[in-house]
Amino acid sequence: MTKAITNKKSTGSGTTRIQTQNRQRIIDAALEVFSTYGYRGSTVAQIADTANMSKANLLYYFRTKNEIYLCLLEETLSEWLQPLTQINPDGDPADEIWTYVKAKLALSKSNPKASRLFANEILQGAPMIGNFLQTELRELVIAKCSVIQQWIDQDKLTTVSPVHLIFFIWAATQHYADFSAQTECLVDDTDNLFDDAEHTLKTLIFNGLVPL
Amino acid sequence: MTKAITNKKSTGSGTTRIQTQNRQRIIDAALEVFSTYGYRGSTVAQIADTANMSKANLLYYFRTKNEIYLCLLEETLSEWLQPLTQINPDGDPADEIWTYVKAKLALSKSNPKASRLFANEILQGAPMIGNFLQTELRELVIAKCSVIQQWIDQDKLTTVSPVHLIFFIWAATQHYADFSAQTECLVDDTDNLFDDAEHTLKTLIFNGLVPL
DNA sequence: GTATAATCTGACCAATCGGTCAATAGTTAA
DNA sequence: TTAACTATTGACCGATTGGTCAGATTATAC
Repeated sequence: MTKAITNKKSTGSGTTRIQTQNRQRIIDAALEVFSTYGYRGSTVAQIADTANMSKANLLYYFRTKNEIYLCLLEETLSEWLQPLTQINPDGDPADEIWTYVKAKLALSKSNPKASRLFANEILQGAPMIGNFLQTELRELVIAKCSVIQQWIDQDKLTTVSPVHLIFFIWAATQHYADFSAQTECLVDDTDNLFDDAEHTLKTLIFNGLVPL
Repeated sequence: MTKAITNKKSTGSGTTRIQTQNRQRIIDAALEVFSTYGYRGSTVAQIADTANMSKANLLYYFRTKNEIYLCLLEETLSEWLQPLTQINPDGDPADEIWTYVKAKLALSKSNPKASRLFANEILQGAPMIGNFLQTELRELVIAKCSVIQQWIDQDKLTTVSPVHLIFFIWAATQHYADFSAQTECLVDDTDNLFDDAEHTLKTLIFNGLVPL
C-alpha cells in the first residue's frame, strides 16, 4: 500500500524523490542568497546559480520568488524559536536562562545564515512575517515573560522587565551572527570568539560589571 | 572676497545654494530608502520619488547610485561612532560606561534609520565599509578596549573581555532601532519602551540577574 | 520496449533597472 | 535686458528583472 520511491505524481498525491531533493537544494541556495542580500536584493537567477540549476527549472519547483522566500522562512522559523519554548517554569531560574542563552549562542554559531535571514526580514519592516510576529511569537513571548515575572516575584531574580531581558538575550546572542562581518574585523582571537562571548555574557547577566 | 550666495559655479569653486539644498534632500531620501531595503534592494527611482525629484535630476547631483550611498554612509558614520570616542579614561568607569550606553540608546531612539543603514551594510558583508572597519573603527575599538582593560586591572570592573563588552552594548542598544518592527509587536507599553530598556539594561550591566 | 508522466531547457516576454543626453526652463551677475 | 551659467526634464539606452512556454529529455510503471 505504501508508495515506493517514485517519480510519478499522478498515481498518488505523494512527492517524488527528485522533487524532495531539488526543493531542498533550492531552499539551501535561497538561504545562502536571501540571508546575505535580503528579499529585494536577491534575484532568482542568483539562487538558481547557487543551486546549480537553470532558472527555468527552479521556477518549475517554486512558482515565484516569493514562494521560495516564504517556504524558507517557514522552515527556519521553528528551529530558530525552539530554544525559547524549552524554558521550563519549574527549573532553576538561573539555570533555565543560562541554558537558553547558550542555546541561542550555539544557534548563532551553527546557523548564522538563519539569523541573518530574519534580521534582513525584520530590518525591512517584517513585510512577510509581520502577522506571525503579532500572533504566534507574541503569544510565546507573553507566556515566557509571565514565567520570568513569577521568578522575579519569588525573589529568585533581580527585578527587570522580562520582555526587555528577552530582547537583550536575543540582541547579545544574534549579534555574533548578524554582524559577523564586523566582529571578525575587530576581534583578534576569532577561534575562541564564541567561548569568549559566552564567558563575558555569563558575567554580565549574572554578576554585572560592579566588582563585589 | 567671500562668495555671496550664488547659483554660479564657474566664478568660483563654491557650491551653490540650490546644490546644498538638493543634495541634502537627496541624502535624506536616500537614508529613508537605503536604511529600509539595503543597497541592492533600493532603486534610484525610489530615492528620487522620496525626494520629490525626477530621477534624471537626482543623477545630476549624484552621478551614480553608489555615489549617493557612499556619501550617505560617510555623513552618518561619524555621528554614529561619536559616543564611543567620548569615553574618558580618567572618569569613573561605571559612570563612563553608563554614559556611553545612554548615549547609544538615545541615538537608537533619535536616529534609528542610521542604525538600520549600518545594520544592512554589515549584514551584507560590509562591502563598502569593510576597509573602514579594518582601519579606523578597529583603531578606535582597540584604544577603548585598553582603557576598559586598565579599569579591570585596577579592580574597578569585573573581569570581562573588553571587546565583547563593547559588542554587547552595541547589540543591546542598536537592537531597539534595527528590530523595531519586532519590538513594537511584542511590547505593550511602547511609550516607555526606551525608558524600560534603559532600566533593564542598567540592572543587567551593573548588578546582574542574581539577587544579592 | 513502450506509453506516460515528470523533469529540464533555451528562447522569449513585458517591466524595471541604472544611467545618458539633448533640449528646455530658471537663476544670476552684469 | 541680456549673456552666461545652473537646474530640470522627458525621451531614450542596453542590461537585468521576475516569469512563461513549447518542446526536448529523462525516469518510471507496465
